[in-house]
Amino acid sequence: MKFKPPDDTVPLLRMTRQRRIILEEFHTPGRHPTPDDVYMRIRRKLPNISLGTVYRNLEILSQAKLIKKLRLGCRQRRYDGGLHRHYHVRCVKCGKISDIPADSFPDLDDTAKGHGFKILGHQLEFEGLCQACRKAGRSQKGR
Amino acid sequence: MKFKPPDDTVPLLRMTRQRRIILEEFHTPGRHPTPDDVYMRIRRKLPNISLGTVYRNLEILSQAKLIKKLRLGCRQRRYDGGLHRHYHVRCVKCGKISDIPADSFPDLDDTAKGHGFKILGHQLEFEGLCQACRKAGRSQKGR
DNA sequence: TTCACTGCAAATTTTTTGCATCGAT
DNA sequence: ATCGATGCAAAAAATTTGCAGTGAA
Repeated sequence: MKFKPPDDTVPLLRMTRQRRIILEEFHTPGRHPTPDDVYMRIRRKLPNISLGTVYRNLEILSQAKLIKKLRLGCRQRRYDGGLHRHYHVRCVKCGKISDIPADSFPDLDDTAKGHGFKILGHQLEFEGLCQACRKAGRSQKGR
Repeated sequence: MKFKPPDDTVPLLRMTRQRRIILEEFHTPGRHPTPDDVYMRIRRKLPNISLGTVYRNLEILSQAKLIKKLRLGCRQRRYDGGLHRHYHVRCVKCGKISDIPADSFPDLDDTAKGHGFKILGHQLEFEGLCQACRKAGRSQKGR
């Protein structure tokens, strides 16, 4: 219910062990983990890390443009380590998220000009059915 | 942490007083209220309505395609009564959301084909600075 | 008359935060 | 030595749900 203003006075970042290991999670391409996903995975390496630390670091890393915050059709927030311009498709059945390269798309920011806003960027998410769920649907129909 | 499967066995809808008044909120164009926004506004007309009822109805109305569920960069879920194809810009400073007509954009669903998904639709949100926040920023820089 | 819908309240889920201590620089 | 970062735990925010009673068709 409250609105948290983004503070522009970002202090210097320290590369702690926790922060480094969280960031390493994003070196594997094609993943779009939730904060909880990240928490669960890094607990192997850092058994005592707290979920709050994960949340704080993901926010800081995304402000530092090292990862990208996504807020799409799914329930939880997600983060993306992909550096290249790309979009996402989410399967409406199983929730699977895949990347779609943005090469074949025109410059959407440019197309959006002229409506009173200075355009800074955009997020585009497609909804659809993945191959697996499409197959499952077909076999059900044919029963 | 759980994943709620969408149920396809939707029963008949009854147009209750509550549901009708919630739906009326979406006849005013250009609004993108959160569930709480809707709750606050309709309490004038329905002082005893519960927030749970609002949540349930917004979900049902969006499944019935009478309104559209948005999940964008902002913290809370939002719903949109706009019938025409359009996108959104959100001001990164103040959170204001405006519509952008989709006429000048190409068929994005078509462009997204060929990556293993059957594309059903998409959501596109731009981020930017609204006129008011742009002015405020300029006067600050020049201080 | 039926059964989808409601209000209520509690439960869950997701995210944020205060604080004493720790550790990167 | 400084002060940003951490772990812990509690709080806040957002959403969902069980249930007994209500009302639309």
